[in-house]
Amino acid sequence: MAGITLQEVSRRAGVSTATVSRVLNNSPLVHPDTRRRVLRLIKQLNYHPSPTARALARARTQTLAVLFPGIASGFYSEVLCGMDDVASERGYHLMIAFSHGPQDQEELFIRCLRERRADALVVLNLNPPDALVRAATAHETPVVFIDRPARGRRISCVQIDNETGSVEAVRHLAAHGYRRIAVLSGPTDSFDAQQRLAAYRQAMREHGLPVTSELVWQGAFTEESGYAAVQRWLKRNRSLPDALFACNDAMAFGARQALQERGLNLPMVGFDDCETARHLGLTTVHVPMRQMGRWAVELALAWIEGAPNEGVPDRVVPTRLVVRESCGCARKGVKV
Amino acid sequence: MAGITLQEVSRRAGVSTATVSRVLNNSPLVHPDTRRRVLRLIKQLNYHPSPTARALARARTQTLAVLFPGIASGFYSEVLCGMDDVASERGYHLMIAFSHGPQDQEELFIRCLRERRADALVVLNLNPPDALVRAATAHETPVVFIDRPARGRRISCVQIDNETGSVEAVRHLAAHGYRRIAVLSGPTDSFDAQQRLAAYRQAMREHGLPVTSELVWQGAFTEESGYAAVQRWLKRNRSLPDALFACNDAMAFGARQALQERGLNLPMVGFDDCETARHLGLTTVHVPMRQMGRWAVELALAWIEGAPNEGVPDRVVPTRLVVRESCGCARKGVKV
DNA sequence: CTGAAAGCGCTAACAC
DNA sequence: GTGTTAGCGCTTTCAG
Repeated sequence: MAGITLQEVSRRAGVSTATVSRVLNNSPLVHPDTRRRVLRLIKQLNYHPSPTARALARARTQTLAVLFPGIASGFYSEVLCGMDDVASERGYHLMIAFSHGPQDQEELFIRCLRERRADALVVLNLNPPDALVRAATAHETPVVFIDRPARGRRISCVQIDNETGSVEAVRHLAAHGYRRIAVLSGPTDSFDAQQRLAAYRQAMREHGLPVTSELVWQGAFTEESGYAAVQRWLKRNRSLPDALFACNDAMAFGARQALQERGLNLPMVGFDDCETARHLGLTTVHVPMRQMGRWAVELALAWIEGAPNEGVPDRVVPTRLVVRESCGCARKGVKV
Repeated sequence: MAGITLQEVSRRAGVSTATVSRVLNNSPLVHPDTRRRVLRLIKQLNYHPSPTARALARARTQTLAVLFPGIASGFYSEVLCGMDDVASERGYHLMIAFSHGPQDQEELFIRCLRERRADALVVLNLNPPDALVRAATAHETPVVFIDRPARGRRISCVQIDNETGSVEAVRHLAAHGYRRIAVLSGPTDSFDAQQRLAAYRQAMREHGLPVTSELVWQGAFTEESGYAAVQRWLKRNRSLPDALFACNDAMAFGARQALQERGLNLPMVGFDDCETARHLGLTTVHVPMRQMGRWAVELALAWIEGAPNEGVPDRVVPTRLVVRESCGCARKGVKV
């Protein structure tokens, strides 16, 4: 079972290695009879070309590298599944790497580009400084960013339609008659967080609702930060706002927990629609994560296989509100 | 920035490629002065060896392949993180593949073994027929199974201590005074499911509690199956059992949902301790998933780098009960 | 300690 | 259509 090679096949078939290679690569420059003969032998010997040798000879690994922030989350596994959907279908393999801390992230990024172990790089939710993004342009390897705008030679991105989702969320709460709608925002260096906050502001304005600074709670996309934000508020104010728009589900869970511990309740809507959201009945903005993964890989492949100078357009995945109980609706599925 | 090679370095350094290679590989057979000179040049030229070329020459890819069932789940991302912990530390890369359907799984498995794209294979939660496992032995590539017993030449596994966790779960419920404790079992072809069920039976016996056949509900480790099991029961019986041991969290969620929809409630404990369990306050058996990932990779590396004929012992990750509200305890954290 | 040379297994000009 | 011949970039005997 150990290592039958192309050369071996060619010898036994009485043809040159070039011919076998041609057969392998479906070159039209092979006589049907020859092809048949070679193919038979290949099957008979159970020969399979060595990916490693191919990679060296073709300077193509048929591999995509995916960079993750170092945290486990169901979110990422969804995205990953989406990536695999199209990668496997197109004959590509997925290599993954987690960044261990923010400085490691930079090194990892550079290393992936230089090693050429992968034909393209998909960067998820990391936020490399702009300088780094520019540095990428110097390399051959195309890069696709998820959750971060970026554009350039061999660079594109897939982003979330943060605006539509946020606007829908606020509209929904407003339709309930809530007027003092607080927002639990994300870290200021996150593009998603920025966009969601901006959309919240605009939506509030459009509904003629006031946005005082005390209604804007700073969070960090973590459960703890949501918990802490509510605690801070409760320490300073007696009355809760009418409702809460949490810029992601994790923070909504934290906020919910903090409220619950004091027997309080607050209509709220989240963002992401992670698995737990469904279980907890959290009304939230659905983000099609699988789709993000799929598109990211499609963009990457477009760069790899596309005509050298053809640009690859960015993509924006749609969002939509999923109404559950947490927003003050009486029952699951009630649409306002 | 494009492609400076070892040869280039050797030319500029005025030494042979062999010497540069020796320096790269920390061979002691290099004169300190030579080494210094070469190293300086390497740094200066920003040279980095090509992993692809190395792989071909050394017949080692420094890559581990991980096979997943085709479903996204927070569970897997935890395991993956654990794998990455040790893989990255030891200079290995992770390549992942999802099986799309059970037949694809077999093909994928074989392909991974034959392609030698990875130095070892970690198989998670798939259940390849025994014949396939034996087939693996024919290949050079070591295989580590997670959640499935297996042993042989270049084969080992990491499993869950299903017994301890299950016994603790039942004991806990029994300590509450519950006597009719039902079990929501997993699919019969799952080793974990078998062991958890067996442990339940034994624990019940030891507590002098009856296990009538009606107390054993068949499930499939899915939320839906948990939901369905409760529905079946409610259709046939008027009174609920005293408590429920669900052989995994997902089924517990399904069961909970079905009960909740009729305004019912049932003390229950699950198994896995997934993220949602914490949010829902589900008492459950904790499985250290990250640890499983770490150990799996350690075993794989042991096979790869270990002495050729040294066996690699299997591993069993410990489990422990995490008490939350769902088991009828008054408050979070109350230990019985 | 160092170098020459033969691969690793496949691809791709280039000639016939 | 097919074979010849260089590589791809690195490792590794084998001499010296």
